[in-house]
Amino acid sequence: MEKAKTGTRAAQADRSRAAILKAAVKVFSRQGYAGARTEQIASQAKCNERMIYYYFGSKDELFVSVLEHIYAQFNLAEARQRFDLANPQQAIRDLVAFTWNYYLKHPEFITILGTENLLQGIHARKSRNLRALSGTAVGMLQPIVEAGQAQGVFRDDIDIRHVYLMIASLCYFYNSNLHTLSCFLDDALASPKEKQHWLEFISDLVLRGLARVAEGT
Amino acid sequence: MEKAKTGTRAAQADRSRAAILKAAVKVFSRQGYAGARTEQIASQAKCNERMIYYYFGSKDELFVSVLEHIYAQFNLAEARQRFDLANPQQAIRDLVAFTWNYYLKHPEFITILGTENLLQGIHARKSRNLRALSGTAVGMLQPIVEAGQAQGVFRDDIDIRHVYLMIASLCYFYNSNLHTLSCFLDDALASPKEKQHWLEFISDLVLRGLARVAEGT
Amino acid sequence: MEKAKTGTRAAQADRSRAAILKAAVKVFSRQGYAGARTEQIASQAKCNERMIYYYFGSKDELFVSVLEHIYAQFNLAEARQRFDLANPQQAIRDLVAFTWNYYLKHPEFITILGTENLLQGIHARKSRNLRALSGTAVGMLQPIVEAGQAQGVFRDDIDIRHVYLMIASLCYFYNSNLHTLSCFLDDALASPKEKQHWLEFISDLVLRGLARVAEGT
Amino acid sequence: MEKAKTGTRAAQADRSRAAILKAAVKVFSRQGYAGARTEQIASQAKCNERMIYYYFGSKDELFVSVLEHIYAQFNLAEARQRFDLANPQQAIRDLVAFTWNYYLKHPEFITILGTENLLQGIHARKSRNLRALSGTAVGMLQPIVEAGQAQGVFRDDIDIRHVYLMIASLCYFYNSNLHTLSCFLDDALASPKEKQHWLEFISDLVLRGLARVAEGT
DNA sequence: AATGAATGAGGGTTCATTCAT
DNA sequence: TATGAATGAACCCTCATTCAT
Repeated sequence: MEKAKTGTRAAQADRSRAAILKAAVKVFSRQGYAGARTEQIASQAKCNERMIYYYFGSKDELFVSVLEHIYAQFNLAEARQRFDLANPQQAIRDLVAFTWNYYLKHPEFITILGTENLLQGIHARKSRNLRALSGTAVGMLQPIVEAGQAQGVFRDDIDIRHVYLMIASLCYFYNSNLHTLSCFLDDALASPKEKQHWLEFISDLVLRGLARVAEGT
Repeated sequence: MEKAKTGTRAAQADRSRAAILKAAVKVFSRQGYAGARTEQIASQAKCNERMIYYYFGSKDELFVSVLEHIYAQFNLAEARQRFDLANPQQAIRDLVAFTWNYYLKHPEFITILGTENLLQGIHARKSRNLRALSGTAVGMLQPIVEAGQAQGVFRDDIDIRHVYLMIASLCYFYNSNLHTLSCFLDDALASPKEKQHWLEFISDLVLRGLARVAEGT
Repeated sequence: MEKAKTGTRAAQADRSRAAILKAAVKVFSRQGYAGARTEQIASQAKCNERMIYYYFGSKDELFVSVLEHIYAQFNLAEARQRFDLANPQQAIRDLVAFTWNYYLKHPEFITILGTENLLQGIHARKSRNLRALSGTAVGMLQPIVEAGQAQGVFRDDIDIRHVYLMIASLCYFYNSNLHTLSCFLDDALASPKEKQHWLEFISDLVLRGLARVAEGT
Repeated sequence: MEKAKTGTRAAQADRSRAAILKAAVKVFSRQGYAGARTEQIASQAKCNERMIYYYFGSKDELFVSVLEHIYAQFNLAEARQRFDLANPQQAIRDLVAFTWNYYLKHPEFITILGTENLLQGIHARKSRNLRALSGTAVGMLQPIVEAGQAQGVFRDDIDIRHVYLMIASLCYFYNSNLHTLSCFLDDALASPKEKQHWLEFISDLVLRGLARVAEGT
């Protein structure tokens, strides 16, 4: 038995730490890094502001933990997926759908990543775990693409990173930039129906991108 | 004659205003909205902090002006483009290349948009000009797509907004998320060579997406 | 006319700055560096706490200004003294009395110096003016000692710095350590009478130290 | 047997207490009272911060213990000295040398005393032991001075406290104010050679001060 | 048109200390 | 004996903004 029982002081400590982390995800997500207030994080975590420094050291280090956390959560969700390698095209559809839906249900993933990129990745660079945590993304893709190539339905001349980027771009941008897009495309963009259409469009698009022979080019 | 002479007091005022705007673009772009300091903007504009309030009213309103400014700049650049409607496929390639290169050369466009989206579009909504300013994007696309459809090389069952989103996504995400992507894909992503490869890949992809018949789906 | 009139905004600014400095001397003197509170300084100066940073930049830099100030004040007082070189022994008595009385009437001089020395001179080292400001001390002494030597009443084999240190030590320590001394010597040490006795003792002592022939050694 | 064996729990407690005291001397000495951090003291004592409160009650009471400790240490060292009453002048030289060297080797004695005096002796007043602990100082001096007077080499009209103060002043000030003195006298003041010169100068000076007949006054 | 002086609210962070085991 | 968790007060400092000229 490594973990102590629920009533333990140590367990309570874990709960406090987790509460802060959860609150931090929410607040950083909504307010950005500079806009986030440690006081707000503390009050949402129902703990003393001091505890943030007790457990995480500083706002900066807290953000690093937040980054690691959202990647870990994404990995967990991804690891639960099973893709049917016997049908690579369907597997790709499933992967696109998974990615799209994850972004849809986890807007904080988008906003935290956006925040970190605006800060030019300073926190990501500080994290030792992050590279390991985020490494799986391409890993899940690889067997699918290779299966498709083996079956002769996917192109051989393709960079796996391009496949990853293609999917990520098409899923991410729609969500990350919805607010400015709504301003001059269509407010309807935010509606479930429009989102469904977009998912269908990009699923098809990704497969076109992977298809062995591409006409009309 | 609309503009007064260079030596005029009014001209000096224009110059001050422009200097503040330029500095604001730079600072907001690097630090985000909450992270940007009015003092820094003033010092970069080589003017008194008070002038920001004199010309723009508040930090908030200054940001609105910045938003309008970067869209206006983008429109100006776009309006200078000429796309050959006789060859719709080449026109699409040119449009993708233009978009990609604009993002590449104007990172502030990406970061300001990112900032505004993290703020959930509150400034965009305040601007009266913005809708007008940003409306052109799809406008330039429409004739090209229609020309391709008329020539029978582009699909008929396509939503023009999807075409726009597809291009924007593929050009934007690579640049906006370069920092976190570098963390687990490849540092090389930032190299000119990799960027060129990506441009080729997405040009081809967009055409595949528009192609009348898509095999292997 | 270099200085503007009393009513000017600039004059008011000077007054604010001076008020802060004066309050800082008092508070640093009583509480030490770490113990001093910027809020207390501001409230004693009847100004907004922010003004400290406006005029001095930081607590640290404020302390440097305080150091420079107390030295400048001491110099001013010293410069007003006239020592009769025709009677070097009386001149020495006068100098000792002046030093002693200055310390007595300006306890902040003692405490600020004590504070700075506990901090190992970090602020003194930062000041560009300080060396210049404090240089006079030995300067006033030199002509007196030389006059005494010329008259044959003072020793020739003497280091001027030793004379300075001797006087300073004997005047300073009694005041700087009065609190702990009272604890085991005599509470009466703080009485004017005892102080007068000490002044007489050290005046005599300094002259013995300077005397050409010292018997009984 | 008063002390328990080394392995005992009580012995361990003594060691913890001593470690904290030692660390406290160091930290208070370097940072002053307000500047000293209980955390730093604990970490230097390699114990939990809580232990400070367990053994000493509060930061304040810890400082009182520190005061008592350094006086006790000084007394211990002083008690080890043997002064030759047959030669009072040499005895005085020895006493001056002992005092000077003690200050030189125990800078914390100077800084702690300085700190306490800046705090206006609030802790000293709280201590019950302190008066007893510090009373010896004059006690060692008395027999020497009386021996000198009996031999007719020392003045009869002298206040023993003045002798004490004279010696303490001349030994203390040089060390306590070295940092600011270096700023405008000479950096060389800190060199062993200069210190040796000063010791010679003040030894001679003290004897001049005690000498029965003083010419040139 | 432009600016130096001033401000109040609140920023992240640190402090000595206590609780509970 | 010893310690990890928790706290509230306050610390230095910075912010966007306004006043007064």
